[in-house]
Amino acid sequence: MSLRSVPDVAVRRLTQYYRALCSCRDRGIDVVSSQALGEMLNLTAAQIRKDLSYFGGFGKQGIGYNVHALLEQLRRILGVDRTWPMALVGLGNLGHALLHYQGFPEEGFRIVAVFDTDPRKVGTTVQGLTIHDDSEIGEVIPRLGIRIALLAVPPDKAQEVTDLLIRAGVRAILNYAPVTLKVPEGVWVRQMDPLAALESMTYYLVAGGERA
Amino acid sequence: MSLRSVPDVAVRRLTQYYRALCSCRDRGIDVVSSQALGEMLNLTAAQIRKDLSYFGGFGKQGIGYNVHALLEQLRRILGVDRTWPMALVGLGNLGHALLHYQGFPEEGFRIVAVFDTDPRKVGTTVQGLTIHDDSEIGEVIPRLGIRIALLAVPPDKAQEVTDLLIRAGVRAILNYAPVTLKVPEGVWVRQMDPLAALESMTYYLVAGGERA
DNA sequence: AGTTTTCTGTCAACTGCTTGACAATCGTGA
DNA sequence: TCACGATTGTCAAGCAGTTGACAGAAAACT
Repeated sequence: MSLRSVPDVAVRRLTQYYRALCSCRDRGIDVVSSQALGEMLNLTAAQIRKDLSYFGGFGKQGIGYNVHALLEQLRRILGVDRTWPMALVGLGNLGHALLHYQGFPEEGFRIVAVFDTDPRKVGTTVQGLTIHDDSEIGEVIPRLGIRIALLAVPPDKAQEVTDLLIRAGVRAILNYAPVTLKVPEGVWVRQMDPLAALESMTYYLVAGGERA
Repeated sequence: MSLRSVPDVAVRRLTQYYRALCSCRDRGIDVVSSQALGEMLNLTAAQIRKDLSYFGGFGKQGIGYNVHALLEQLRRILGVDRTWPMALVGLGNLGHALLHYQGFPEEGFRIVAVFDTDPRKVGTTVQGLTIHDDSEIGEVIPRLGIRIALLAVPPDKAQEVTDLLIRAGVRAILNYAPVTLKVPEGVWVRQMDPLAALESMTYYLVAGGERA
């Protein structure tokens, strides 16, 4: 079903389609065309039909896509039709914000283990979770069957923690550290770097009038 | 100098080069080859040379790139050789975390105006900044010459606030709301959506062994 | 029942990014 | 001073993703 050869950009767009369809559902829309979806997301209709066709023919000619049915399919394809236990490593400002972020549990992502190295924090409790030392990663992660980690540690610790996580069974890392992680085949990393995002925009602001 | 025709992917990689070079500088490295940079960032050497060549020949044949000189150039190109005043809209959990994020001021991004709609917050002070009501966007933003905004409002308010920001002169938006914003030509948006990032990884976790 | 309209799925053309290859250049050491 | 090893900048080829176009199918309308 989900062969390789689906370009990664298409997979990322799938998440956009998922959001847009949720919005349609909440507004009571039952059927939506690729055209309409495209207008919501600033994409061409052809793009959307192509992306969806990687996974099967979900639409009806002359009609469009059934919002409810397509949502089901996307939930299955993206794997959001289940609960994902996650580990959070690093309990600084950012770590705390992530721990309290409502969006994660709402979509089935649950932080079930928290790690930090600060001896003043280790052993104490946040949100009902005992804070573990990083050295316990190797024991706790496999025990809880965790395959996803949120990485919110200082840049200089990021690679070392990553190695521990991967050895413990983690296969997907949401990396908030401004560092390019080295990971083996089969491990997925997404970078969440607000500064990189800002700097890629200031480039255009400096370029100024020259438009794009 | 910075013509269009530079692909956006290349601009985004420029921010990676900038980080990698900072790291080189901090480790006392004076000269670096495209090969070495590529190994740090998991990119091909040809890719890096091509990207840099969009902006001029910064390297020396047989030698490589002078770390200090290239950093200067990148700072200029990316526009991080100055201070950028920013507006923060939305003071929830996330907004507070952004307000306290050290990384922004360290790289010259300074939050100089804060907006929210909660009447209990408006008029009070955080981090030495008076919280304004969203309705004051049109007055405050032009007065402070702000061209960058951090958007941390609920999804249903995002577009409406965006329209206000743009009318006030904002040209770059770091959007934390899981919503595709409609913006005119010449306005730049970067999406910061941890759920989208997670879901684009769970796709591969579900696909399972099939690798990529 | 037939005609028109709408909209999907897919093919092929197109566009744009990435990569390999190589001449040109620089420093080093004989 | 000359040869050698290293490394850039760039060209052209290759690859991948996007887009336009159209046949086929479904409903709506007449």
